[in-house]
Amino acid sequence: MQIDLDLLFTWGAVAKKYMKNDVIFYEDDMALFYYQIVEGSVRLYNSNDEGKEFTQGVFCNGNSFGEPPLFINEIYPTTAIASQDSIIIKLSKEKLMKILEDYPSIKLSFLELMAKRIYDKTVSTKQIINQKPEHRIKSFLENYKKQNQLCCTEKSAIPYTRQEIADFTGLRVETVIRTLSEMNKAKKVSIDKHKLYF
Amino acid sequence: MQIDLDLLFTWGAVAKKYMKNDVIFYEDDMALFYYQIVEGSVRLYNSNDEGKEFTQGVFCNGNSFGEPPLFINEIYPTTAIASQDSIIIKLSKEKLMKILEDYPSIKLSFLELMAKRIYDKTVSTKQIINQKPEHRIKSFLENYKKQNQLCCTEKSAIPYTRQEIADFTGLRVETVIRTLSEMNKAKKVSIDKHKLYF
DNA sequence: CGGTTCCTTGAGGATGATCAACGAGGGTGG
DNA sequence: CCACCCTCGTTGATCATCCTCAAGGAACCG
Repeated sequence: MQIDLDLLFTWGAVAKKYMKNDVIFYEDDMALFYYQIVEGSVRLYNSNDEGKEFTQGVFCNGNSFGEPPLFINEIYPTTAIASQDSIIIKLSKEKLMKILEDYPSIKLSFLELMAKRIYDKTVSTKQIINQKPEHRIKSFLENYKKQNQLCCTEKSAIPYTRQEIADFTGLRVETVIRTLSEMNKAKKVSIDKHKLYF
Repeated sequence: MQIDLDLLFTWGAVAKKYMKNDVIFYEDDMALFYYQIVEGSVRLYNSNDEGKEFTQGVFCNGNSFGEPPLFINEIYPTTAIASQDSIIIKLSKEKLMKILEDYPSIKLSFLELMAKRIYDKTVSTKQIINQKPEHRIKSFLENYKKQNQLCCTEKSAIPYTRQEIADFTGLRVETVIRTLSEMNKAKKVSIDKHKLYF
């Protein structure tokens, strides 16, 4: 959870509904608003010349997203789309800055949040760079469970398609599928009726 | 430049000398200190099982490094070594936090710094993932010039060995060399007596 | 059912990694 | 000044791996 909703509304924030696949901002847009998810989820991604996508992050209930460029007056390095129907609160950059000035504890939370994001990015870069597909996929799955605070000892269903896993790991669908089959044989994951469990 | 030196010393910071290749902290160490470079430079990197290294960042004069884990009570995701003989200021985490409380403007600078780092990491992940060697190297070179505020229209010497470029880009030395030769032929870089200009 | 999305498999090819060997340059000490 | 060493750069051959392309099957939903 980020900023208190009442506080946000007091400062003039508005909630907006986005349908699945609606774009919230485009890569290279100037960052002008603070966004916080009330309901639903948002995916930040890049796509390269050949249309291949790479998912930089997924955010849901209560999370804010796309804040870093706000603080440094930059354009967005990724595109944000709603990955489900979502309700998202929008507040202008100027007002967010005023809130931060008025509430030092919020400023500190943001600092911690940014620190956490850097930490996570450092770790995930470490995993992705120069590692084998199985390693990348395993990191992705572990990370998913950690983020959702699921018990690590018990298997749970992974709510992502093979293509989505490919976009997260920078691999191709077929590679993900083949790697997952091997991991299944080696009992590192289980697959039941094409559904993936880890 | 980060925190004022006088202020740091007032709060009990100490300056320490590190020789080239001295380790400042190891991956998985608990983060207990704030580090700020007075002179020299520091490289943060990971190495995988086969000893291949990936450089996550290089910091020099006046920069601080390794802060994110401090704010979230985490272990270091990278190892830090002095890439030249360096003088580095060290301050305990607790005292840093006190400084942040006392000086809201410093807290804000940190927030901006963290935001900048995330932004840079997002951009560099975008470049590295699923891109051709030439693309990765070009991004690295452009990034180097930008960071050092060098004129982008004029060629300047790149102070990195082929191996260092490989560690930054996650490629192998030989691949870097072959790609650079091609880029040289295509006049995208110039090479004179093995020295690289961009 | 019919359509859509997702999953799966196989064959073939491109590309970066690996291994091995050698060349170039720069610094040091005799 | 030269011989040596050490680091860095370079090249070629071969290999492993992931990507690409093409095709078809399974699951789900109206």
